[in-house]
Amino acid sequence: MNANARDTNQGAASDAEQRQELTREGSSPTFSPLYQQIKALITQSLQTGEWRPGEIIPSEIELASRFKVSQGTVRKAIDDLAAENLLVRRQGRGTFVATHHEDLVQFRFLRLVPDSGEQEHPPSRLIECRRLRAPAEIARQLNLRAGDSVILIRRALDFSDAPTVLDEIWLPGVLFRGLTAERLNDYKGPMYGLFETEFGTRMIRAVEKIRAVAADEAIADLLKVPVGFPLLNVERVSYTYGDRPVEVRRGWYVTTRHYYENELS
Amino acid sequence: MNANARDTNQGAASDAEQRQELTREGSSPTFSPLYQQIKALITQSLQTGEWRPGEIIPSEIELASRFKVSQGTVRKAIDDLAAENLLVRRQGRGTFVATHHEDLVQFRFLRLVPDSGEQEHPPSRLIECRRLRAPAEIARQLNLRAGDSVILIRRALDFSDAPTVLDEIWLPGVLFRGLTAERLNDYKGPMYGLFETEFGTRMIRAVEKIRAVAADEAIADLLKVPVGFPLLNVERVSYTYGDRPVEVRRGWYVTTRHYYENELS
DNA sequence: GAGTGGTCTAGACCACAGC
DNA sequence: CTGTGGTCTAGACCACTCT
Repeated sequence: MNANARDTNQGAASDAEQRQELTREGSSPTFSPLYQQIKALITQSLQTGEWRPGEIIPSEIELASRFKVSQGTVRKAIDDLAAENLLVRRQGRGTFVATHHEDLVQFRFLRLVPDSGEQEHPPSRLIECRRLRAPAEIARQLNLRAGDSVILIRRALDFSDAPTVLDEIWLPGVLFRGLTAERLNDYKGPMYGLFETEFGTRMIRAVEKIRAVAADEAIADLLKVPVGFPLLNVERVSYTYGDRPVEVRRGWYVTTRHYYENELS
Repeated sequence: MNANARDTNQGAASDAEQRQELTREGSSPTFSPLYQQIKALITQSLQTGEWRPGEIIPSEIELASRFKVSQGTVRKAIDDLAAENLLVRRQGRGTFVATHHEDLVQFRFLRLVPDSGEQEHPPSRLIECRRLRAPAEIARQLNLRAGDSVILIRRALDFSDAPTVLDEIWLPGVLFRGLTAERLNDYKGPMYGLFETEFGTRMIRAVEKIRAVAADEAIADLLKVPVGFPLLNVERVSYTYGDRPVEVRRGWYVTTRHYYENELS
């Protein structure tokens, strides 16, 4: 439904368009529930930036009248989007666009936990940040052409002053034009917060492939462990709206005083 | 609410009891929504075995009249339980109790994936199965007293004929009375299926702590890798109804041709 | 008190599976 | 055709937050 290129139009005018696209029940072949269509419309407004991370979105009643459906249908759409962590409901206050400027969200994407004690925000130490042509493997994972411009960031995370994580972060050059070492160093807060606020790219979900590997010389040196030391190797691909891959991240974790936590449910 | 010891009573008689326990809205302090109370009642029926894994549960309309609430309220309760993977909805057929005798469920608990190709069901090779007194650490994790009877199972999983996983599985002796090497060997199907069918203990969720470690001599021998080889070490605690821990599992994975897959969302 | 999300109800109709 | 879950509506009332 409604795969038009709507770009940046928003407000009452575009709502009228949207309304006309809605197909009610009863059109049996290729049937799509109303609330799914509402979900798509809301997602579009998130994607185009009509409502930005951290901001409040219109109330259920307002959205219901805008889309010409009942409040219950809007409610179901929002429930789904909240379950997908795109929106956050706050009783008595309203519904907000999820943002990476929040502890809970950050720890969804940083699963390394100290053996004893609570989660912490390890300081990030930048090693390098430069543009280059995408190697074939990275290009494939980011859905780019080999040779397209990409940005490579290398950094270390120091938990309790001990280097614990080494990250190699690959980003599409086009989306992150203007990202420099200074911008990274000056920014206070989580990197995904920077990406969402300064570059309009929000990471929604990610898939990680985890292995145990032996430290090679370069990595051992940076992590201050012996060559051959067992490390957790985490390869992450992150996706934004529409399941478009926008980050490849390769991490090496020292797991002597930390562990990677995962819940199966 | 309703923390009575109901044990095995079921049917119309117990429903009457249940009904009387329900508190409607408006009792402001310690307010609990009706659908939460319905959730708890349904969970009880799962726990006591009124409806067993794989079986169909009564229709929404039937449950609504049994609990004297509207169908919508039952629906919300079931929606929640389905989201928690305790129930499975099948349109046009009914709602069923989730079971481990299903591929999809099994792969929720086995996250090791071959580099190329689809998920497979690796054959399990039993190494030993014996009863002993719980070491302090295991007792703590299983909420037992040190010295209580526990069962220790050790086994290997052979992916494509190469030993890939070594597991050390600790279970409370009381719950798994009668579990022997023969029972394990004779049983066709997933181990959690055996546990749920033969011992009435259903694993609902689990938490894993993952590290990279070097293979010691004993493990290296069994996995046919050199001593010191980097392995994924996975420590799992599994929980049944009421978040009671009922299994500790320590695994060592060879990740040269497989990886542990995890989705962050 | 006003506004928001959260709960609960009753009823209508649709899509799907199985007889 | 019947019964199941799935969608949608309209309306009432409650709990929470902020002014």
